[in-house]
Amino acid sequence: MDNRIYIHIDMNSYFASVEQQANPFLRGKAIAITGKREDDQEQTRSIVTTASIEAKMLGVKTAMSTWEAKRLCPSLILYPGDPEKYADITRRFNAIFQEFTHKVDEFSVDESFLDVTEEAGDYLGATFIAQAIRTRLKEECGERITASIGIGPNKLMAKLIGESVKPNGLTVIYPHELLAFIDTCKLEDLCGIGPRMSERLRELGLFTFKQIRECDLKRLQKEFNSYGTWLYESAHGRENTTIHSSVQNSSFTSNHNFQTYEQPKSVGHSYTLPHDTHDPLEIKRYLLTLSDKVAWRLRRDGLLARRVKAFVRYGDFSGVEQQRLFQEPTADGYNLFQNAWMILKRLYNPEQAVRLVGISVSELSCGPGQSSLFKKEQKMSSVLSALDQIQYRYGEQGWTRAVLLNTKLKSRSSGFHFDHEL
DNA sequence: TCTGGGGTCCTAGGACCC
DNA sequence: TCTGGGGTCCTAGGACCC
Repeated sequence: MDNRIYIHIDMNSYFASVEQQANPFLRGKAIAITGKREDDQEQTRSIVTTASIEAKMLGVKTAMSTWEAKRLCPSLILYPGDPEKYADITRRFNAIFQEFTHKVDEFSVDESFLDVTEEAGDYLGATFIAQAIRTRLKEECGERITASIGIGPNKLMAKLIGESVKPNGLTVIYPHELLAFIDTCKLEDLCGIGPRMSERLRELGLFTFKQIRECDLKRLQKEFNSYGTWLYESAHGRENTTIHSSVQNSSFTSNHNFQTYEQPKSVGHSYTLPHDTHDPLEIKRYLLTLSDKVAWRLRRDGLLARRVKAFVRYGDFSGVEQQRLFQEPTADGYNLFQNAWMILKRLYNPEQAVRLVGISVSELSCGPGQSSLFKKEQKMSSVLSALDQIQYRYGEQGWTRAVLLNTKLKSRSSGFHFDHEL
């Protein structure tokens, strides 16, 4: 555990760089990758997921609304993202990392941690590895896809170090330099301190890591519970999670540690409507589409869900949500939909215009199959697996429920009285 | 026609039981 | 008749991440 060496690799303007690599027309231009919205070609109700370096120089930032980004930079090219393409390239660069160490932890689609303690021997060796990774990335993925790399004694610090030199930097901080380095960082630079927390810290008169180090640990614990301990340790540059396997995913979360997990804990989809609506039928139609998407992912990954949560967000951005348990775990989209709608129709206020609809399932278990004891369910299960085959072959547009094709058609042809019964 | 979509985990308060 | 307190489970909401 002691004296380990970690490399954090963060791809620069990842989605934008991928598109610029693929399309020479986009190179050197201010572009912003947005959420993919088939029904909204103008991307009006979207945000910037990634800005190219050129766009960043003009002030375009991640999470800015496309509306605001366009206002700031009228020549900005809005480009709908392609998550599957990015995931594919992510797989490629993680395969490159595996050439250097088997202890690779995919933190997100564009960030990974590598434990190179054994392979590198010391920090100089780790620097050589980082440079070699750079070269391999360029060979495999093209010269426009670049990374910021930080090298330090644990994952949290490696990330902080890497982020200090964006874009496209390579920085090593030796253990004896660590505290001096930390003291050059702002509190909100640390992964785990967001806007709310930095505000609370400021209110307590804590503006720097040095002040947190000098603060009484008991006081921090009293104020923040276990988060206080985490703050104190972080301010000392300490964090002690490890990377075990060759295929690890981690998340840095508010339990103040890197947690590893093999299987998702929840699967959900939500959708911002092209226009706010008061029409329950419209809400139901989106809810059914989302339910089918969630169910498809469950079946694809061999999972069943025992809990479903449905939620809406209103035009004023307030929202409501509620969850319920199933008697039997399920991966059936219509079953998910029925339960989600049962929640929503009781929960949401029809007086308020709805902006977003969402569904999420949790308490996942490995399935499916054993729970389908009844003939009716077995029949439905074979229908679903036939539909899944279509979807595997033709993608998401492979099949659609009749009820979603044509409003006039639906109540008669569907046989389940979509617009009346529920 | 301002503010996406995918996640993780923690916490506080209510219900319920002994 | 009056009404404690501890433990556990559930759940809505919030904070954080990319």
